[in-house]
Amino acid sequence: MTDEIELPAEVTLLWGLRETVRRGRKPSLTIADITRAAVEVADAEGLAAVSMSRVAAQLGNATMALYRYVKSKDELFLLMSDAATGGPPDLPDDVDWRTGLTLWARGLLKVTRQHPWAVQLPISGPPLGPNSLRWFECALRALGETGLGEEEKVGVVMGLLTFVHGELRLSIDLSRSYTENPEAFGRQYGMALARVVDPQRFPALSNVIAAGVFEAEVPYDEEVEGEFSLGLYLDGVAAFIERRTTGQG
Amino acid sequence: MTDEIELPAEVTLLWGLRETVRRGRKPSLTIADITRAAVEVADAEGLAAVSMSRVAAQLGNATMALYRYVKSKDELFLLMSDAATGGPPDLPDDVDWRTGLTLWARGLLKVTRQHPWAVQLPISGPPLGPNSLRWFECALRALGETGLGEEEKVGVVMGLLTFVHGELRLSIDLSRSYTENPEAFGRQYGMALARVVDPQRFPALSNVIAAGVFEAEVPYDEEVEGEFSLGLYLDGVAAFIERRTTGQG
DNA sequence: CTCCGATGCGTATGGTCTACGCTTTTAGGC
DNA sequence: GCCTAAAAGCGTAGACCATACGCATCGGAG
Repeated sequence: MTDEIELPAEVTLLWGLRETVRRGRKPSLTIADITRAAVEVADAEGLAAVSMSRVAAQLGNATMALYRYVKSKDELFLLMSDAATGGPPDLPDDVDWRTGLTLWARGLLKVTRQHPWAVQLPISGPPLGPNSLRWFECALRALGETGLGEEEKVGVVMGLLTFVHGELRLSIDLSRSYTENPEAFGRQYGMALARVVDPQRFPALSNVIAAGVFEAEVPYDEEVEGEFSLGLYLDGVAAFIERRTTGQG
Repeated sequence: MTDEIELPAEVTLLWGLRETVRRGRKPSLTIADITRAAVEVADAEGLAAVSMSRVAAQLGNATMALYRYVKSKDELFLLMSDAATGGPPDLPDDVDWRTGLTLWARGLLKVTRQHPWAVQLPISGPPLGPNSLRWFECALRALGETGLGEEEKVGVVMGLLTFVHGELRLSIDLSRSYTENPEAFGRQYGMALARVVDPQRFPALSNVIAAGVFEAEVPYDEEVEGEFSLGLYLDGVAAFIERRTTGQG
């Protein structure tokens, strides 16, 4: 007996470990096909357009055919979530941790922005897919020579991931509402705020508005977005590594 | 003529500025009623249970009655989103910025964790609701005496908000999957990882697993969750303020 | 008291996920 | 080479959902 405990359903799905059988009709689809089709639909028409029938149509099959490959729509979402980021970049082996993590974060931001729906997926549970884990591996490797303990590395990477997730959530929201209605953004946002924000009750916010922070001529720049706070976080990491390696830990 | 440009629909909704009329039948509901009912349903049965008919039933009304108050379900989501956080805590006036922002972040984490569905709301666009803006005001105020410029303050607060959003997204996912199936978590996650992670392809990750990081006996602690990375970020902010005020900016 | 206009809401339409069972196809065993 | 079990393909149907439309009902303004 192989004495292997049963793997969670998500894992067997994401890693293609569902038992492949011999007898019976040959499958005409693969999980990869279905995932790709779903991603295409989401890219082209948004997450709301991803219905089982729409994805099936994309593949030229009937709706119910998909359920032979995927137990529920949630499983499809899980697959999409791992597919959205693809694999991590190849960092040079001798890259210093800060450059490595900067490239990592920028890279993850960039690829995810190409599939903005990924942020809206209703996923629960820790990352288990092959791509997620490759990203994780990549970041851990960048911290390889810092002298941090394993748990500390995980903490740093989780923090960075946290940051990227939050940044995506906020910036994708903004960019969507910007691309949906460019004129109504920026200036008009500032004006709406100004109309609604009572200087008595919101003195600090009023100062900000008065300083024209929300009326920037440059409306939205993905490249720059988040660089500032990313830098702050990495400064904190640097200080931590310093503290940790000068023995004051 | 009052020369007032028209406010965006979201603003009039969130701030209760929809024109109140005189003639005709009296409304039996208020937007606040509807929002409260929706929040109750979401708290009790999850976001998926929030349907127009379910919310109407909660109020003892028919489904279509809600549409006299709210143009679409998305508008209801918008209201829920602003309601989820409530107002910010009252920070002492003389609190130093770091204590203030720490309390702020912890507070925002705490209240949002009491309405975990808030993270899943499909919202796009910048925050405009009264509660969101009060939180923003609160954080800006904590940075009042740091000597930072208005734009820099906004940057710092946005970064912190980014961090909180990301933290919520990750930790709520974890806690949900934990509470759904406590036994399957922690140890089993580690074991599943170990089974699937090839040491050849995932050396760094394998090290982490081997070090037992994922088998912690303490399975999940909301209070502590995120403190580590929050500290790192605030260290970065501290360094920035230092740099900025010692004139090296 | 009358009447305009807003609210309450029943009905209907077109969409969703997915359980079930039937038909078609295929590979293994004989 | 045939038979059969097992799997894929998928049509149908049930239970929801958001919401457009139209009508009855109610209440303040005149």
